[in-house]
Amino acid sequence: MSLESLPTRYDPESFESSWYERWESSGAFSPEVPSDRPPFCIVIPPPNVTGILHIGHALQFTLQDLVIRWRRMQGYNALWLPGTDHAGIATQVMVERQLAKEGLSRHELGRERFLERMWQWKEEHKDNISRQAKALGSSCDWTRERFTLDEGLSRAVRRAFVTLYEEGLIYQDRRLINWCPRCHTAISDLEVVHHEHDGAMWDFAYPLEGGGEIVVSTTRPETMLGDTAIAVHPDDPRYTGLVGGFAIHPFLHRRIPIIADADLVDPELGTGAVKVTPAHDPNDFETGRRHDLEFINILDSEGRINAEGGPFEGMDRFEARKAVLEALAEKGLLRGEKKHPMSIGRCQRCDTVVEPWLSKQWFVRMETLARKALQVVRDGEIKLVPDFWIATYEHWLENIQDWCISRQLWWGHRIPAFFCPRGHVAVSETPIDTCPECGAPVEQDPDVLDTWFSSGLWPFSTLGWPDESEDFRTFYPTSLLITGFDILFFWVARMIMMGCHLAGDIPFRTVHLTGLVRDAKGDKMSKTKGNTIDPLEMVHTYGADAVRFTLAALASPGRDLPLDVKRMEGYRAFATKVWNAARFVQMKLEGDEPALEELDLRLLDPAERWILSRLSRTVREVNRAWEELRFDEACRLLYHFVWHTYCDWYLELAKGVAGRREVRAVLRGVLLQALELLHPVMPFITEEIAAHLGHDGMLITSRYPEPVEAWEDEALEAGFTALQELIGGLRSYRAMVGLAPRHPIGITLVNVDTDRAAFLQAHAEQLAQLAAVESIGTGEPPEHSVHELLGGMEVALELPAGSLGEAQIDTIRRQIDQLEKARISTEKRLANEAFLSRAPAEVVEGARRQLDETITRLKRLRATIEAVGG
RNA sequence: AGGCGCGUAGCUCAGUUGGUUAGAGCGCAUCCCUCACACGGAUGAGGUCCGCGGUUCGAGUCCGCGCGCGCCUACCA
Repeated sequence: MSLESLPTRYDPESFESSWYERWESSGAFSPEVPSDRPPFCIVIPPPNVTGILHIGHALQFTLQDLVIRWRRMQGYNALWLPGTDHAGIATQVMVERQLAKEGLSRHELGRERFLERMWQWKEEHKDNISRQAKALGSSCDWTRERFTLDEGLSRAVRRAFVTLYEEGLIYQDRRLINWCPRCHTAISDLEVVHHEHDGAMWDFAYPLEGGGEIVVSTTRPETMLGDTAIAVHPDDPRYTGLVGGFAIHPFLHRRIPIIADADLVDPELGTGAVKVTPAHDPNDFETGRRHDLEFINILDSEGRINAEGGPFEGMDRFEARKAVLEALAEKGLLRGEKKHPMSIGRCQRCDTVVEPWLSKQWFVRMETLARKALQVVRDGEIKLVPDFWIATYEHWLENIQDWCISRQLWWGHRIPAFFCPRGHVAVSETPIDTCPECGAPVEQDPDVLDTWFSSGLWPFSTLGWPDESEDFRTFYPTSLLITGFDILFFWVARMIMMGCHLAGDIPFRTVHLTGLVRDAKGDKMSKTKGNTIDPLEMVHTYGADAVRFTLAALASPGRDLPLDVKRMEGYRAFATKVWNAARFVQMKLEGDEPALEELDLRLLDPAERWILSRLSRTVREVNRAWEELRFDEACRLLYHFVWHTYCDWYLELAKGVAGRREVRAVLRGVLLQALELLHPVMPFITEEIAAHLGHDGMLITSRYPEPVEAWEDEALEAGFTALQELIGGLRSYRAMVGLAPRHPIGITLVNVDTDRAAFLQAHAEQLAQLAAVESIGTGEPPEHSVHELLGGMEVALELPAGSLGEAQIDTIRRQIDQLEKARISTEKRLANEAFLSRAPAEVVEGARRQLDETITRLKRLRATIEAVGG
């Protein structure tokens, strides 16, 4: 067997894309349907179809790919289903901006032509995301790629809407909604972002009909144009005579009733009298309903004062605020102004201040949906990871409001509701022309649905629902969802509600909520701050494997990820390390190495059996870590095994004996398993190396390693730990006394357990190689030797006399101080009657042993100073 | 205002059911270009585990209070 040798330099760009093509064209990304193998399915959180990949996506893609590759290698019938979202407002805003540059508005263009532009834009950008996903190595099944506006998914949306409508869970109502005057659409409560803001509160007086005045406070003076009542507390003695009377509007001259309302008014606050604007404030809206007040809408869709505002008509709402205050002052009605910190709601998409606005919209009734969604999480049917999110999830669902789902946009799923001139409403999955009730011609509702409505169906609509498709039967409920905690309500909760209600089962069994990727200083990344990190640039500079490993290693549960490119450099160094180790192994191979399973353990030397034992334990722990979604831990384990166990120790131990066939087989076999273990995180480099080592088939379809109990040998590992500690101790000792690393030294093991001593003596060659030990004896130590406790063993070292300088003696003295402290604390513990009687026997025994060791060690250190010091 | 999370080495973070001399990576210092690797090797320095109190033979770990930071939810005119 002659294999092409690995290039000297690790150059990820030279092989990454070709591996991706090989995987994809081999069909490895597609599951078998039907299949006898257990299913494992992840649906991707669909990115904006015209968006570009940011580092947060890179994190989620990495973790999803990692789990999918691992499960696929474990033999699951794995499907990672990719796709994109039409992202209603966000995308429409982009195209509208583009139009604005041409001096056009969507209204000038008309709905049909505007939508053509939208689709054109979508076509131009739709490959961005998939291209970037591929660069990261994402093993999605592209043959199943979906887009929320595809025919199939649109059908699912219509079915969902009609079903919910027929069940009375979707209804139309005229009420206060959040209106964005810039986007010209209603938005849901979740799409309003609240920020603290230095506002002000003004007091002004309403003249009373029979003379006198009543003073009210407000943070929004312009809304007084829509006031239709003044409310006081029924028990407030200051106002008892006034209830039932009227005030006169100073600008509009209408009579305003004074009412008593215990729910709205807190007599302790301000003057205890409140202006009521039912059409522009949620609390006042409720009050208006309770008291059957007039609802006067004073704003148009642009946020300007309409004809109801009399002299203020045509003014923008903020202009009107100033003008109203000035006019009040002019009339001598303004009574005061004070600072008032308040939170103000803005549109998530465009940052415009949102207006509570009266309009007719479609809503989803949340009560029953939420109850079920709560239950499946409480019962553990759906697991949230980390589980502290359960409390947040519950709190939100318990206080949930009905969801406004209609949007006055064009880019999206048109609401399948039809109106006839007589006021009948018909809802239908297929287009209709005439009213089913009266036969009159109908018009379809011009509005579209909230994007999250279709996203809420994603886990089943992508699998073919409402059809009982093979994919749906095979993969629903899906296995795992990995997404950011920031869309727990927007998306996760809604999928759970919709899935349970419409698809007949939970949408996924486990939800892993990732943290936010931040910059090296822990600041949030943002384009305006200019601290964003472009994942593709990272892939280009460090290689996709290093990027993936970094993100996975940083992904501690429930924490944000402070991303420092230093970290990425470190993991590229790790990739280079793997590469170089492989080059070394490859150089030693002769082509006749049997697989690990074919080796007779009894014919192997301890070093080989040791690395196999370490490997098996690592395999066990890595599998457990993946199982628990502890990506950080798995990465740590892999890093440590490959670098600090395999490279630092095993390769060094094997160097002298690598000519032997068994040793070569172990060198190769362990490396191959390490590559398999690493493959889910570092798919490219592992494939490249494995191919050069003559691995049979691609890693992507190989079997993921499983622990081999027969390889595990605790006693042997203890022996190696002793050997390592002896070598480390000797090196450390040399450094301390200033003895050159290669200066030969003789050692004698004093009072060391016979088996252990024999084991160490059997490794004389390795001791010579790694610690320049020229002789290793047992029994009586030679005269003038220095005694040390290395690896828990008493070792006599033959050192040149007088080799300790002041600095070295200082070091020893510091160690003595430290040990003295330990000795005193242990003695104290052992003198404590309560400790002896209550602590478990093995703990007490451990303390005794420790004390003995400490005392011996102290003795040796002092002897050392005597023997070789000064 | 309520809820949640965090506070461990210079930096970023681990730390399993409480077990006693608290770990990793990076950074730093000293030495070494030893025939896989200087994106490397060897060795080392560095911590009152935010503070106070409690439970316990024993607390980074459990409980209470406080301080600081972050996030989420909320219609305080």
